[in-house]
Amino acid sequence: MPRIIFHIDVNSAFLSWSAVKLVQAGEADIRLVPSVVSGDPSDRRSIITAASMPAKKLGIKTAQPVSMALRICPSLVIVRGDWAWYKQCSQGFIEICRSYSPVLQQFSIDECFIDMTGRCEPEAAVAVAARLKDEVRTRLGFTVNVGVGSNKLLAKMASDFEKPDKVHTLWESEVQQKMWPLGVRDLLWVGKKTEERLTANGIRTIGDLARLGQGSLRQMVGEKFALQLHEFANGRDDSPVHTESEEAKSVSAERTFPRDLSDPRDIDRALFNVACIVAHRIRRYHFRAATVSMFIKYKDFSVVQKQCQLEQSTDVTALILGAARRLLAEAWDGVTPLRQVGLGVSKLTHDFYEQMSLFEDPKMAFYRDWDRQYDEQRAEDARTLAYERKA
DNA sequence: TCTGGGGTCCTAGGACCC
DNA sequence: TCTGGGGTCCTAGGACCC
Repeated sequence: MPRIIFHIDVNSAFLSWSAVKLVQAGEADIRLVPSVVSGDPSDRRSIITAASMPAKKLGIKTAQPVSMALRICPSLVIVRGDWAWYKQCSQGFIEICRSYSPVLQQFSIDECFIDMTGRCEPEAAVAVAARLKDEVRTRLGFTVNVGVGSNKLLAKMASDFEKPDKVHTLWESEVQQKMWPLGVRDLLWVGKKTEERLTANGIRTIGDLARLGQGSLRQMVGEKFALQLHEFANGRDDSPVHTESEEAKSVSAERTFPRDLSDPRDIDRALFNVACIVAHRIRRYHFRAATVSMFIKYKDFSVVQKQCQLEQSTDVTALILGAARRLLAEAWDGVTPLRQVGLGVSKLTHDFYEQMSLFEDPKMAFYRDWDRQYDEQRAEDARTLAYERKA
């Protein structure tokens, strides 16, 4: 039986979702004017998280600095992101998709795959996809693109064709006509660097890539990636729609300063803050971590990362922070200004076996108590926020 | 114009063990 | 005294995704 996969992608997700909220409050629809979602616009380091179609037509793009977008369009409407609302919108969208097929893989907050194999005939797939798209628009007030194909890659590529509020197909029989003329950069997993490497070798379109022998491709991008690219360029992908959500393998947090900082006290304060966030997050999901990594970014964007193994897995803020401080001392001269500091943990387990030492540090009880109070405060903050929203 | 924040996977070299 | 080959783990860095 031929597979039928849908990829559903919310058009300019964060911007659409903010627009829905404003429209519900009786305000103008920001989707109809040049507008963006961003962080604090007064912070010169803020970048754009999502842009409306009219903004995109002016050349404003995601990940662009807000200051640059304002220069392009001084009347640009800027709204702040609202994560709690976005999560609500995402859930509503996923629920509708799931009602079409329970074989659903959430790919990100605003994208998912569903496996429609056996749930509709290939001839009916476009009509079913259009119904799904219209149902989301009618019930939730925002638009999506649906890509229909015989595997996940083709469905994802198809959903990226003309936007918004469209259904496109990309069956295997259409690969040559619809996919091969596209530039290599349009292929999934081909980013800036890979594009540069390929075009330097005269490979410009996905078709060029598909016809290329694997031997020469291997020399350009390495063995594993060459194999993958060759399959993708030919429209082949047999990966299943994963219904199980995978557990996180790492958790990290980072802070970019409004201006570069070189005072060790400032850097340590930031490290403390991100350690609190990371440790809190792993405790919430009942993880412990065996590896701690610390990274710093200089003003030229170069990054230095250091990691170390802990003697024992932990979720205690003070122990994670302690390791990060040692790594920072090794990595940083204490003088050169830093743009950003970050902290991550990995080698996560749910293994709560704990080796009780007869000589356990008496400070441990204090550390745990501190963490417990921190977690309670965070939970309280969340409840207050939820209450204020309802009011 | 001057570039956020949170993830995943791959590669390559070195250490260490058998 | 000098030599091998394989496996695993760790580290650092890079590329990509949304």
